[in-house]
Amino acid sequence: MVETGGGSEGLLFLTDEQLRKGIEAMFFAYRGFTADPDRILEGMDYGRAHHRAVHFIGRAPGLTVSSLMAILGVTKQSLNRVLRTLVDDGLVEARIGREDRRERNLYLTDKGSVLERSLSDAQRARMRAAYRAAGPQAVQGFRQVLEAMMDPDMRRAYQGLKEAGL
Amino acid sequence: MVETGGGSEGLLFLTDEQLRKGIEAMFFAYRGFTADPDRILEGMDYGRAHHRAVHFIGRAPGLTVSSLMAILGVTKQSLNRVLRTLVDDGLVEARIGREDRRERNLYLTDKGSVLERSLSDAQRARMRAAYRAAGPQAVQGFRQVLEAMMDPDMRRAYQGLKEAGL
DNA sequence: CTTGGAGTGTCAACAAGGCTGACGTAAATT
DNA sequence: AATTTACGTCAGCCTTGTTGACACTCCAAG
Repeated sequence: MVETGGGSEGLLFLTDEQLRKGIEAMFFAYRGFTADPDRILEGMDYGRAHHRAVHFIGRAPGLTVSSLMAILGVTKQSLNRVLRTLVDDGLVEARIGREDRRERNLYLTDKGSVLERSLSDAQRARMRAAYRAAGPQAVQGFRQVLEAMMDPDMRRAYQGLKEAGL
Repeated sequence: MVETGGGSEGLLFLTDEQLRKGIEAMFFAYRGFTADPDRILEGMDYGRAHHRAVHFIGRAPGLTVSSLMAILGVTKQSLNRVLRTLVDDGLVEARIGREDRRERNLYLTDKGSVLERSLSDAQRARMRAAYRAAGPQAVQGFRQVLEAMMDPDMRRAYQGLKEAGL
């Protein structure tokens, strides 16, 4: 039984140094994570904000503006600016809600799906390479830690997307 | 022997759906990751950019402006705006290099260390909670996947920080 | 039926933090 | 002596976030 200093139960992985490495890993990895879509978007009139909107609309077709606001964690005005350009450019369609006609249900048009695809393909390719390099065991751990790191609200959104479809 | 569709060797974890979950996990987790320092910084005149600078200066005291530029992946002008306020406010000291007097070596002052500490403590607390919840095995996987996700340049910077102290 | 409130769109103004381009200066290198 | 490197800085621009205010539609409750 190997015990280590620090007054705890051998939790080597909880040293400040380990935690700091984790923090830096998040920082550098997130840069890689967004790099490919950013490259695709530069030159087009769009940015990362458009990517996020397109991603979640593609993911949960028919979701409402306020749901999307909550998921993205931005204000109505900020989201609306992005959404307007996407609608004007014919990438996103905002249909009046059938049950509650105040709501707008958001859908990708064919053109929007094409963009979503290309962004998604690039991002998945990197993710796939990372997963493949690290192996299934590591991937499971990766997901566990990330999930534990989320704010409760975001965790619900995350899990909600995986189950329901909203 | 269970084989799955897609022509590969049972790599369930590489389905598009799995990859997509990974993408969303990164997105939501990164929000949590930055949430606590952001809260501390709001109200002060500082933002996330200042946090990053202070973090890496605290991490590798004496590093040069151009090293920091490379690590953060921003331009000289952008970094300088942040750095100037930190120096003016007495959080960071920029000493003329001893060997090459063109260089500026960056250090945290006592005041700067205090801020660094409080930001770091908040962020580590969340990381620690996530690590603890997920367990050592998961943490190892987490780090493996993140490292594999980085751009090669960033991976070098990441590993360089862990060894040398750059 | 009227009224309150929710969901949405929009205008204006502003701030943080990226970017490019250009120029200056000091110090090292050739 | 000339060039290159490291850094600072001015000016201007873009994206994407923020508040505040106001209008409109429409559901729901009194």
